[in-house]
Amino acid sequence: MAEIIKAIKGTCDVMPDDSYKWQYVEQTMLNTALLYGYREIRIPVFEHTEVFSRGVGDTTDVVQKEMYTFDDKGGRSITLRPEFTAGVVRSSIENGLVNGTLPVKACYIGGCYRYEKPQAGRLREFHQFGIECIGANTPAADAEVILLANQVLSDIGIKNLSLEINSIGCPTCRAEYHKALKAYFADNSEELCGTCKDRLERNPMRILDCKSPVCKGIAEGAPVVLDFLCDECKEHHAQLQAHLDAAGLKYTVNPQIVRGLDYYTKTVFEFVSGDIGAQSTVCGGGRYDGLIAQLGGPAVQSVGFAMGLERLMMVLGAQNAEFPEKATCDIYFAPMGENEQVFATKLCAILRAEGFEALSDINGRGLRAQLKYANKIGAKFTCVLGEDEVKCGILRIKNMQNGEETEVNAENIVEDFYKLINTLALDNLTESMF
RNA sequence: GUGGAUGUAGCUUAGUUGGUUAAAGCGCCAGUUUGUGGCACUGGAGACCGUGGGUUCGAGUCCCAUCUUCCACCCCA
Repeated sequence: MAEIIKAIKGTCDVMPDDSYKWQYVEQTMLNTALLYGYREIRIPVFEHTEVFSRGVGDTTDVVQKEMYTFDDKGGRSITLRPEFTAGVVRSSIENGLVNGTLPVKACYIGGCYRYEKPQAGRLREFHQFGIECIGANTPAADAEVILLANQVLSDIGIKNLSLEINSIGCPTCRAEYHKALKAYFADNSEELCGTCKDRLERNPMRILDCKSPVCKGIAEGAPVVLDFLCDECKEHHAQLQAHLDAAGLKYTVNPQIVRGLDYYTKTVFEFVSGDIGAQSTVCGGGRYDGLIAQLGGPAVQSVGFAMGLERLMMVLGAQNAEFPEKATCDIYFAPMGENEQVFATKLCAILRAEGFEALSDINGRGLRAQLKYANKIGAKFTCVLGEDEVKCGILRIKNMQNGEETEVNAENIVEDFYKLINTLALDNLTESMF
């Protein structure tokens, strides 16, 4: 296959036969978010590079080695968004939302870009659905956000996820914790694996999560974040759990959850699936109390989450989840000649105005081939148009499921076609009852 | 960025120890007496064998490089 007709590495196409699944998932997400007061925000795909380097954090992998950054023709440093939160916050500050009625509740769907090595559940262009609750600092806000994530996931039909929560504290108590961790691991630093030696300086909490048996063993006796939380963070964490318990949502506290973005504070959480390989986090989020001020806004606190759509589609696929039926052609007109083709165009126009998917031949095929085509695209009804039909205006509409034909006056096509379609709906209904 | 696997029509694959014009099934297109689809039959189109080098009289087959895809590490959604 020629190079030029290959999609860029780490990107993929959603074909017309599959897009209905994406549309269903996305629509469900937006609808569920609305129940919690979240309305869609649409922001640019690219921002000034600084939005991310200051927002997401200079020291993170995402910013250091994964961003698509380039200078535009005006000499500005531009970056394709690697995530949404920083951009949504920027937009909320710029448009004055953070100075208006709080909380700002916004949700989004769109592509994100990270220059990573592709593997199962990881692409260079991937899509996220997420929400931001800006200007609410209570544990109740965290709980509402987590409950919303949970409902979205269950509404789209995902099963068997586990929810894990943790608190990584505020900057003050986290600094204490880092100090204690470094001190602990420094004693064993020689035995740690290569990557963990790196992590010791950059992000010691990551060592807790290492897969190497040696590091795991050492990590077992390491200090735990939760013991280092200040009173306020401790109380926040406890209250969040009280809310989740009250709502009957199951979770486990996993002190090893660490988010790789700098802006997180206090609550962090993940929904994890066991069905899709190594990249198993399907939704990740948490509180980011310092980000708005960090980007030049007022000192308001926020929570949010993001979900990876490709990963969710993988889980749905692995679980053989059901989707609503794909829409197919309502009626296909098979004209036998040029005159009839014009008549078909007219009939199609009339029915399309009523919202029906009405098609006719645009390839100049013979009758037999046309009906084969109608069959292949799953047309519910067909109607052959010859000289007689055009002359007398009496159409014979054929039900493609049972072969029955019904005579319909072209004058009454709209009214009569509604009736025909309804009989089909009734048939399916009675079928599904038995 | 590191490691392992992979690559032959749109899809799934066959292709002997290197040897004529690269094969099949599915799919696609057309037809089986110009008024009826699914089944069947007949015919057709479609492959620079991932790409570039090398070895050889001769490479889809062997060697090297490179790219893609897949999987894992890292990191994250």
